[in-house]
Amino acid sequence: MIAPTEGELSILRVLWEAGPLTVREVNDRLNRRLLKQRSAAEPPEKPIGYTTTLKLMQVMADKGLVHRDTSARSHVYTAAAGRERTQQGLLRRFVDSTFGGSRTQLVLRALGEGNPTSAELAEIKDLIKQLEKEDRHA
Amino acid sequence: MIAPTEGELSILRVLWEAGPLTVREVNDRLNRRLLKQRSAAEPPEKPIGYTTTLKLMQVMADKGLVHRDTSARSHVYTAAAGRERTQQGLLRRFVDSTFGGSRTQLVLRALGEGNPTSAELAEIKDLIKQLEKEDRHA
DNA sequence: AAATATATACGAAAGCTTTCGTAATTGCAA
DNA sequence: TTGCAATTACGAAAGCTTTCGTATATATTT
Repeated sequence: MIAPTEGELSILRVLWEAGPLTVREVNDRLNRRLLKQRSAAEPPEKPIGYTTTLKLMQVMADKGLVHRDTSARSHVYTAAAGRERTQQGLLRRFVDSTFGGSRTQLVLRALGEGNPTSAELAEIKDLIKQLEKEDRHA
Repeated sequence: MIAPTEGELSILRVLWEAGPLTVREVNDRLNRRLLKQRSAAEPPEKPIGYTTTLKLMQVMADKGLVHRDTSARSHVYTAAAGRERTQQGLLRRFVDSTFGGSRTQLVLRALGEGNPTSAELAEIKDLIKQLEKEDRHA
C-alpha cells in the first residue's frame, strides 16, 4: 500500500470518520474543520477550493488509496484501507526515519514529554500487562 | 525551529552520531550506509552524489538546521538542534497528522503491533512508574 | 610551474504534491 | 425548452525537495 501524503491523509481522516462521501461533502467537512480551528488571533486560513479536493481525490483513486463509485452523477468515495492499517504503515515509516527503527525510543519520547494523564497511563499499563501475558504463553 | 525534510533528516542523523563533519565526510557516511543496507536481492541503490549532499547542507544552513564553520577550505557543519529536541518536534507533528493529536493512541499502536520484548516493556513500565510519582507530587 | 584533484557556489532540471482555471457534462428549475 | 447550478475531467501553474552539471577557486602532486 502506498503511503498517503499529508493532504491525502487529511481526506482519509474525513472518510474514516464519516464513511463514504462525495467530493462536495469531503470538501465541506475539511473547510468546516478549518473554521473550527481558527481562533481570533491566528491568521485566517484560506479555505480549500472545491476542485483542489476533487483533484486530490482523483489522484488518490489512481493510487488506490480510495475506491469510488461512479454510478451516480456525484461519485462516492471510500477509504481503501482502514485507519488502523494505515496508521500502522505510517508509524513504521516514521519510526524508521526518526527513531532509527526503535519503537521503544518512540514510546519513551512520547510518554516522557507530554504530561500524560493517569487515565492514559493506566490504559498503557493495561496493554503492557496483556502483552506480557501473551509473551509468557509464546 | 523548522522541521527537516526526509533527506535533511538523514544528514542530521549522521551529524548527531559522528559530531561536526565536512560535506565529504557526511556524503561518505551516507553512501557507506547505503552499501550496508543493500542485500544481494535488493535493487542496487544509487549512491548520493557529492554535490547533492553539498547543496542539501547549504540549504540546511540557510534554514538554520545546521551551523557551519567556514574558516577552513572544507567547511565543517554541526547540527543546530539536538537529536532529542528535533525528535520531539517531529513527533508532535506526526501525532497531530496521523493520530489526531493523541499521544496515547500512538503509544498503544506502537506497542500493540511490534512484539516488544520483555526488556522493552520493562523499560516502559519503569518510565510509567516515574511519571506516576511525579503526577502524585504535582 | 603545470597538471591534477578537491572544494564551494549556483542555477536549473527533475520529480512530487497541491492549487487553480476552464471546458465539457449532467441535473434541475423557471 | 432554456437557463442556471453543480459535477467531473484535465492541464498547467505554483511551490517544495532533491539531483545534477558546470564554473570557479583552492590545495596537492608531479
